[in-house]
Amino acid sequence: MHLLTDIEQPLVEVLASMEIAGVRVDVKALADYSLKLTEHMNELDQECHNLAGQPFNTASPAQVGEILFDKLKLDEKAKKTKSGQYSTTEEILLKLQDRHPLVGKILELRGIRKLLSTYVNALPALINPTTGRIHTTYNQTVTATGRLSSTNPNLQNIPVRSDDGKEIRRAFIPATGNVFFSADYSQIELRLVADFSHDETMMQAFAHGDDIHAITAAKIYHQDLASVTPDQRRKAKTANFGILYGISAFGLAGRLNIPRGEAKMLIDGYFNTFPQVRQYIDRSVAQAKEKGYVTTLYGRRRMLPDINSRNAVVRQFSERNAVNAPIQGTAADVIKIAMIAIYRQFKQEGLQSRMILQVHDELNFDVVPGELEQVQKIVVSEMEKAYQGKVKLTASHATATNWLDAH
DNA sequence: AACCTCACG
DNA sequence: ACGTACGTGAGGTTC
Repeated sequence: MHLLTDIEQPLVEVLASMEIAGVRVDVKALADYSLKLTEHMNELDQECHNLAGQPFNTASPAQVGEILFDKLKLDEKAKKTKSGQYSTTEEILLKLQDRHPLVGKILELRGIRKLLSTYVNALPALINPTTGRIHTTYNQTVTATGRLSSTNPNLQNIPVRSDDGKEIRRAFIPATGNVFFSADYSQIELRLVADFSHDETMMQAFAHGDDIHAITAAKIYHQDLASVTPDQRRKAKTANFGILYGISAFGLAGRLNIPRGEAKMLIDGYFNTFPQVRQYIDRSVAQAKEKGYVTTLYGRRRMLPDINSRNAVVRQFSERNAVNAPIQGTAADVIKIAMIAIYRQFKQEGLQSRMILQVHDELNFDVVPGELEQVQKIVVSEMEKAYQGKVKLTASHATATNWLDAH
């Protein structure tokens, strides 16, 4: 069993080596994409002014709110933020999309502006002129759970979900002549829940190597796996994530956009299916209330001073933290153990390939082609060896010419 | 510097 | 009756 000190101290050197190695980006591709996106953004900006019947700053949430709610009256009881202005988040705008063509344009514009300002235009400026690469800083002492964070730039939130976002991730490339290798844990947090709770049903699902969200749906809805609909699977998947975050019927209902009653039935069905998961969650909260903190498998503590607060809102927030922190934190510990083992093994075998990026459950490498087989073997086996519980961890991997396609 | 919004796991 | 998913970092607006 590892001690926390066997992780944190050696990791300092590992992180330093990753920062020094850095990552290469295709500047030409980003520059071309910047031109294209900027043109599109300017068109959208003009269209927004036309649709609003007046010029306004589309980048100002306050002005967007005034146009949508004061001028166009799209929602009589529009939600306000705590500072008193209209809230215009993506979630709210999506629900108003059918009421006026301006709403969709604002959403489209915001998406493009975000990618341009935060990534496409910002990243080239952070290329080190000496190395020609981007060198992030990994912080080991920032998060409450034991995760790393990444700053200047943050390389743990590079876009991947939208089509435009994918183009940005595609611009992350290996050194000339090298290949990009990526490996990530499959469902690490849910697997830890299965192991911590010893829930028979969940452990079996993972042992069988099945689609965990589909299995969950089949059990909750009492159906055959084959007859699970995409919508049932989606709901089960959201419920699974909810468990990791300390679920509530209200929160789940909001996420799924379903009535609270249905959310409650979903949760009841979930805990009927996985009874030991509920017991595990209860144990986490009980431990927090008794000791004032919770711990990861390796002893990392999260202090929870508000766990016995008389203020229900404050207390329940702590209770969700009590559930989430051991799960998220143990996953963080596990990948750190793997990173140290991989670093040492690379060194021992004299490899020139480099570990360059960590994104919570994923590791990325700039690999000399002749070393690919060795790298693959070391990375996957050390990631899977890093945690030896009843439920095994698995790591999937891929090799490509860029970060996007290495998934 | 606070606030809002949104990118990721 | 209350307000509710967990963890981050960064850019733009506003004051």
